Amino acid sequence: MSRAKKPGSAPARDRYHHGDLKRALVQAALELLRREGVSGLTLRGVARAAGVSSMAPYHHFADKTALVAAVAETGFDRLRDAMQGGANTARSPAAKLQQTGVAAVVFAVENPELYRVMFSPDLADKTEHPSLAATAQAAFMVVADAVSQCEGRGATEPSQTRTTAVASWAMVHGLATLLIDGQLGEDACDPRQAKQLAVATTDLLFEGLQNQ
Amino acid sequence: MSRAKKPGSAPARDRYHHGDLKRALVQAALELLRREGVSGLTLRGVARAAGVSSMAPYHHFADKTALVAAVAETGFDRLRDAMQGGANTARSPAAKLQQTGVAAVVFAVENPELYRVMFSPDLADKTEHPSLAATAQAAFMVVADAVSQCEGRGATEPSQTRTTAVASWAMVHGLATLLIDGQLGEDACDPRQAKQLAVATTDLLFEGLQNQ
DNA sequence: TGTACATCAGTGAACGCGCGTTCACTGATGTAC
DNA sequence: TGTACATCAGTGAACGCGCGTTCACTGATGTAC
Repeated sequence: MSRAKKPGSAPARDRYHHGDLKRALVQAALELLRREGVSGLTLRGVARAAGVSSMAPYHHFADKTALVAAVAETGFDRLRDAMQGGANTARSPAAKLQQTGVAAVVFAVENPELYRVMFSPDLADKTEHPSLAATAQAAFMVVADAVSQCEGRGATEPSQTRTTAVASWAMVHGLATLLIDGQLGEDACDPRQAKQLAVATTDLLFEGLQNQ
Repeated sequence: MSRAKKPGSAPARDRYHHGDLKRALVQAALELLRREGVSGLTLRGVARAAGVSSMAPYHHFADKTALVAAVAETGFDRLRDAMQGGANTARSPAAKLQQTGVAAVVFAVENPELYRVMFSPDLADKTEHPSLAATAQAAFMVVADAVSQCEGRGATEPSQTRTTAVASWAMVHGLATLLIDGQLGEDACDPRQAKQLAVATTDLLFEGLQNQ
């Protein structure tokens, strides 16, 4: 890169060489996605939104799917941050686990279109997108870590920890997708209500875990 | 209708008037969906598969979304049957609830594309498709009924029952979508493995409920 | 039983659209000498 | 410091595709008389 020789040089957008088009494209895609939804997320649309020709993205992404994968990866980064942030507000291990899940649900209802892209079947084959797979795994690990802290000093088997993590993740992800797909009514998508529902439902699982 | 005057008359497909094209279109759509996936489910493709002109479906469905909604509705019908079938294999109320959930997960991994259409965001606005909404609700009620049988004679509040039903449904739906979207690895989609995983994860929730 | 006619359920050509992608190109940049 | 040149990062026109949908139509069917 090393594009700008002087710190005060003209903004990149005025130049023929953009300087950081790859990042700019992902940003434009995120905004477009929020505004137009998944079906509006097209290569041409993203290029248009970034103020660049339809062909410019091909210098940074092999094809449309590669761009979408980059968008999804940003989403998993943000989800991990959100969950980590949720975990940090809690004291006890059990509360940490619950707050991790609640944060994920809130993230989903606040970014429904992004959340859908993150779990899009088009990206299901993770061997095609190793970087995306790693980032998604890192997000899941926030849950897994919270679970293992809960099970703490008890000499539980590793496979049991994994199952508990999957169960926790499944409930949270299931609630998130039911909410954003309108299966629990339109009102439920309000972040406040969604949060309450997330607390109520995860209580059943997480208190159950404590009593185990 | 009353198409065939004689029981032994020629098959409908040879006639100008099909006789039962609406049903035939939904069947063709289900097969096409299974074969080509969600992106292959097009109006023209369905008409082609049913051996009829592109315009014929418009005599039975207002537009493409209406046909997709009919497909989704069939899916919810089958899901309800599958869950009911699962419930019937069990004796205790708790086992009934668990088997209901396990059956849903198995249904999803066996019909991933259909499952995706059923929960497609394009159909999220349920006020547009009241019949679909009712059928989806009927499927959910299998879970809700199983939950209320579990809570049985205990004088639990109705709102608690609703929360438990949502939590159960969320975990099962979450596990199903994680599986079919490849978030738990490709192998996990094998029905046998998926079933085991469904049993293991729901154990955590449903045993928790019993001990409540 | 025949017949006129309204209605139903199909056809087939065509339209406009936006898509992902190809192709050949050109302007800008960095570097070796 | 200048300059030649390879390379990088953009342009813009065009292609072919399949889509959902419109339009005007026609064949088949059911019914009233």
